[in-house]
Amino acid sequence: MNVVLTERIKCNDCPIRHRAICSSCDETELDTLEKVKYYKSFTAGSPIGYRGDSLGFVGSVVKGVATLEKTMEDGRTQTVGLLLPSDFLGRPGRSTLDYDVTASTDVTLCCFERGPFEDLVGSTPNISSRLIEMALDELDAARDWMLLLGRKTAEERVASFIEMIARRSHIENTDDQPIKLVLPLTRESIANYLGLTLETVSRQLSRLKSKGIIRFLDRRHFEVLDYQALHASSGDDADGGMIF
Amino acid sequence: MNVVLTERIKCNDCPIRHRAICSSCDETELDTLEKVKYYKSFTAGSPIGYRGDSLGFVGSVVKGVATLEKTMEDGRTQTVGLLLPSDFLGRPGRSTLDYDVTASTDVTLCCFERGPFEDLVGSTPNISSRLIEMALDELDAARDWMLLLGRKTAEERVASFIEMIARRSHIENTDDQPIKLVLPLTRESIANYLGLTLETVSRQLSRLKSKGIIRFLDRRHFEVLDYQALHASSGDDADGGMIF
DNA sequence: CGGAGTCTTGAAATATGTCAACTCCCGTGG
DNA sequence: CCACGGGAGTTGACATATTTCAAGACTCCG
Repeated sequence: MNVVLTERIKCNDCPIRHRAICSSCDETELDTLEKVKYYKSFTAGSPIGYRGDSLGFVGSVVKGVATLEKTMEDGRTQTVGLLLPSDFLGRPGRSTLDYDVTASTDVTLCCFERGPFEDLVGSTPNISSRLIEMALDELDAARDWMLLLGRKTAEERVASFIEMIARRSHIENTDDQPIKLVLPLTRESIANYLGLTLETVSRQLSRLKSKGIIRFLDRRHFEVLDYQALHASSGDDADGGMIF
Repeated sequence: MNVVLTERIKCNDCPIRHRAICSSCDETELDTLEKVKYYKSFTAGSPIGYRGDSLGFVGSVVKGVATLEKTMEDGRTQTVGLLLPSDFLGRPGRSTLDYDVTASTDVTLCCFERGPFEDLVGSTPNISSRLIEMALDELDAARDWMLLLGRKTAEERVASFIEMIARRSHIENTDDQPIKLVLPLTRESIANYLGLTLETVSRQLSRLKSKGIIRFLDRRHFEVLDYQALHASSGDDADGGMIF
């Protein structure tokens, strides 16, 4: 019931065409992918796979947000990855998951069967090199997150998270109007991502609000009123992660 | 003065031949690598490169231990990676470092010039696939560390660290004798790796000692007396990471 | 309109950090 | 060879950020 097979989009019309695993492919290679790809959709909150499961496919997030999380025996859980549109799910060469994968919002994946995909990686340098690049980018992101988890204060963590959401929302800020942004996770999920409790996340969001840095439209929608102050609160270098 | 060029070892005699980036190479490919490789050595404590530096080479750790660390403006630092023998340093496709790299012990690297190496990656599937595999392994390790940094207690962190050192020391434990192990980092470096202070690390090591789980021979050398209790203290699943 | 999930806010508890004193080593130079 | 000095590590007392526990408010949806 959670999994729905969606109708096809042509690769050339695909919103993630230029950022995903296929971004370096030429027309011929795209045709090959087009023939073997298929879509899967998951409703918000439903599991995509559990730790230890063998996942028969790999694929790209086309729409929505999924989390990768590790849970300890006593229930403590840590989110170890956030998959946003264009991010890749699955590890060539190993089919068993090392973490739980959950759809945080409604999610659509563009999937490939594992076997054929691994063959393609072997025979298509434009795919294998993009795969290396994406894996190394994820590694960089994971390392930035290690700094956050190991050394940042609660306020810095929450500010960093908001800043990342704003950055990855890929919005043109042509005029000076603040833009309506979406928080794709519950407070609890944010807490699991930031290594905090949900109460602390809530308090720090209130703090950013009372400082006039962000404004909430409702619980899931907000605007950034002061990007500079937000960045200053994140603990990152003065210039390091500027968005505009 | 810190950098020393060492005499050559033949690839077939190389201690990391079967675990490093070259592990899937055949004899012909190895010959190619043999021709372009060269060694660099660094003395304990010396920098291999700083964040923002452009590193002209990539390479494997042959001997010793190096750390990758990120430092914030106010001095808080987090170690985001530990390079042990066979681990790979450098990212094809980008030459600037995103973290400081430091030799924790005396280190010997087996290096390749960046340009030629990138060509090799493009033309040698046995290297590019091994590179993908190693990048994904590192990503897995980084994600395990995220769980540690985000959710584990000080005791669990220190126990996990000791367990990792024991596991990666690659020692055959044929009889039941405890084995002499080396702590390749100072208390401060361990603290930076674990997201703790050096005082907390010291206290937790004393705690493991007083529980009879480990025993110190001197400050840098120790034995694990009770692997099961060590694992139980690490917070990982009952079976998850057993060593023997 | 009710109920359940989600979120906010407050008060108290606690794990870890901070500050400080002291010890232990190890290498150096007299 | 010994004394010295300094870095590294240990341990204690106190401070504090974040968690834990608890109560209540908001919102969406039946």
